[in-house]
Amino acid sequence: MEMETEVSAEKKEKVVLLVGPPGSGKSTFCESVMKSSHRPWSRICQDIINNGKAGSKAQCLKMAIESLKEGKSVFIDRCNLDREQRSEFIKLGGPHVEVHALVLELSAQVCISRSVKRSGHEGNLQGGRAAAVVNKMLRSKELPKLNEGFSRILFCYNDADVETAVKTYTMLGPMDTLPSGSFGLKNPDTKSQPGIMNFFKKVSAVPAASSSSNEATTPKANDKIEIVRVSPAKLVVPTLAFPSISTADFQFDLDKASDIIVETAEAFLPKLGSARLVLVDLSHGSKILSLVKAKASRKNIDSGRFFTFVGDITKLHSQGGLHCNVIANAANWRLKSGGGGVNAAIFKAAGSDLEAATRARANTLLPGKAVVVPLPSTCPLHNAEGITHVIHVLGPNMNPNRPDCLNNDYTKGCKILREAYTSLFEGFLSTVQDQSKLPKRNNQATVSDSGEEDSERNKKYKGTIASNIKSGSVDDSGKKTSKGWSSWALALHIIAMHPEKHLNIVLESSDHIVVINDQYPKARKHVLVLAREESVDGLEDVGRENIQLLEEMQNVGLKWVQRFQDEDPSLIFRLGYHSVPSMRQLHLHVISQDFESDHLKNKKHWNSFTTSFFRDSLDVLEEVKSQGKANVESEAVLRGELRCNRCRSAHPTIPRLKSHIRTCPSPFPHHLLQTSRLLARPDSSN
DNA sequence: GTTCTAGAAC
DNA sequence: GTTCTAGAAC
Repeated sequence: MEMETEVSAEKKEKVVLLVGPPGSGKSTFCESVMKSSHRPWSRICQDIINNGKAGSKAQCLKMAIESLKEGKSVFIDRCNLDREQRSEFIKLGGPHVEVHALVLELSAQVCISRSVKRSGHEGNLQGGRAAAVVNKMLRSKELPKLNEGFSRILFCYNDADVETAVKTYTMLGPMDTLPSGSFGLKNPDTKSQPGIMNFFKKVSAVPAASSSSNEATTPKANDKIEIVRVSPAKLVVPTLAFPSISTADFQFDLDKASDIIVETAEAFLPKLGSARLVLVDLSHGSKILSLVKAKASRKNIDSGRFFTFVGDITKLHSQGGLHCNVIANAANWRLKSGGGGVNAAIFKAAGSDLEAATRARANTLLPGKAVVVPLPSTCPLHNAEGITHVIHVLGPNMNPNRPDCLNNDYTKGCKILREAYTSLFEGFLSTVQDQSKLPKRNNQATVSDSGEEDSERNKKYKGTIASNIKSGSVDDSGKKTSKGWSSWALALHIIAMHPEKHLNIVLESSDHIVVINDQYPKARKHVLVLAREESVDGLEDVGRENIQLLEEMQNVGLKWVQRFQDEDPSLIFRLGYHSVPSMRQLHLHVISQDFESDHLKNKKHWNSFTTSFFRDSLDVLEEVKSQGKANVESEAVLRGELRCNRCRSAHPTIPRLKSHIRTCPSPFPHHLLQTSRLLARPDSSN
């Protein structure tokens, strides 16, 4: 049992964030190092990333990810002066990537004069403006701290310091590492730099920084509540972390189990693209980890794609720095929490979201089987650790005190354990495919390329063209062309037609409806009830013949509201349809009224849920019953101003609106309250 | 429907 | 310099 790190101890890429205002020498530093370093470096400079022009943070991130994939270390050459700006780059860190900060604390005077010279040269900014920029940036400066996630921070205050730092990084060969920790920090309480005020009096009339520079530097203000937001799953290599199945409480033989783990993993890796499998155990001395590690290396399995890791499976990102998007649970047959070990830990960390989501998929599990449970984006495990799915697995039991004991029958036991890992990896594979497929898979509705399924659809599809023309062809938005629907607009249709092919995202289904989580929820809870009727694509296609369907959709929607409110009675919901849906297949939105979501990004999003464009399910039903069709609002209202859904006040931008609605104390408008279109629990504060 | 990005606004 | 939106591409 060796004590080396469990992640194969090979070379680690570095991400070095340069931290300093314009003119502090960031680019010069990078260039000096890259001139003679033996390590492959990529300098990612926001000022020129866009074909020589300035670009965005997102572009820098993207390029950093690409460079890391190519095995290069990267310099992030942008100001990175506050914690927020740095945070997303820190998330690039992981088992194979270390993140450092190099802080260039040169005097403001030096920075400004260099900056003035440079911008003068380019003829853009005159001196006063460059100075103002530097000043503004220094005002909100927050020095980096180790607890942001850096493994190493180095401070430089003058040219000599910089020179030493250049040497340090130049000498850093591809296989070398630098000691972790914070180095060279001179003056932990960083009041504004001496000299900056005086200098400013000379340079420009920009008002000097108020002396309340403390907000950036008192650690407590910044450290106490930080929600770790994990970068979108797409940026992360799909990774499954799984515990050893059956070897703890179920007392399965370790040697046999490790053989099975290594063999099934080896068989699956080729199917998984670049995705990774990680066997996790809580303790350092774990026998199963060392067995698996030894056997995997004997078989020459790629240790970048299959490796072992010591840590708490519910805290792999926050504590272990390992990005995983899927974790496996060593479940019990009832799929209930409790029992200690991994099962208890995962249920505890995921909260009631996991129980509800599990319940929606299955009530029990047989030995050898696995069930994939998508985690809602509001689940703590999803938010804090980036876990999008939990896969419950049940293995064979050799413990006489537990149900279904196999009495040492290892012929059966091995077969079941093999089956368990196979089901687990297959479940993981389905999440990987689903991620890459949903947005882009083009399930052609254009030409008959094969099979009767298509020709069948073509008939219907001609029908829709006819009705489009009849209704005046209101379709410049790009979702419907004269040829048909764009591929992206078909996703719901495909799921509604074949829910059995999308088991990992379907929450519930019947002959007439399918329920899924909105892939980009616009509120804390946001599910869609899809109609399975082939030719009903939106409200405009609804008629008296669909009344039963609309009623079932309404009832199913209500049931999910109940379920969500059982978990959190403060949630308030509305049920309704978009007047003109963007995606094919009639779908009812069940959406909580907090609109607390990073996916709510623009005016159209907001207005589509909070104006008359959103047609309450009950109103639609009444209209169809009384007049045979539903009224729809014009898309023009989507371009209207941004108004609070409670007090109706107007706001200039989405971010300002969002910060208003977080705290707006007004009750909801009368028409919603009176007609009970708004679904709130009696005790919730409305 | 989302993503990406140029350019306006600050 | 950053933030934010609108519009094109998918």
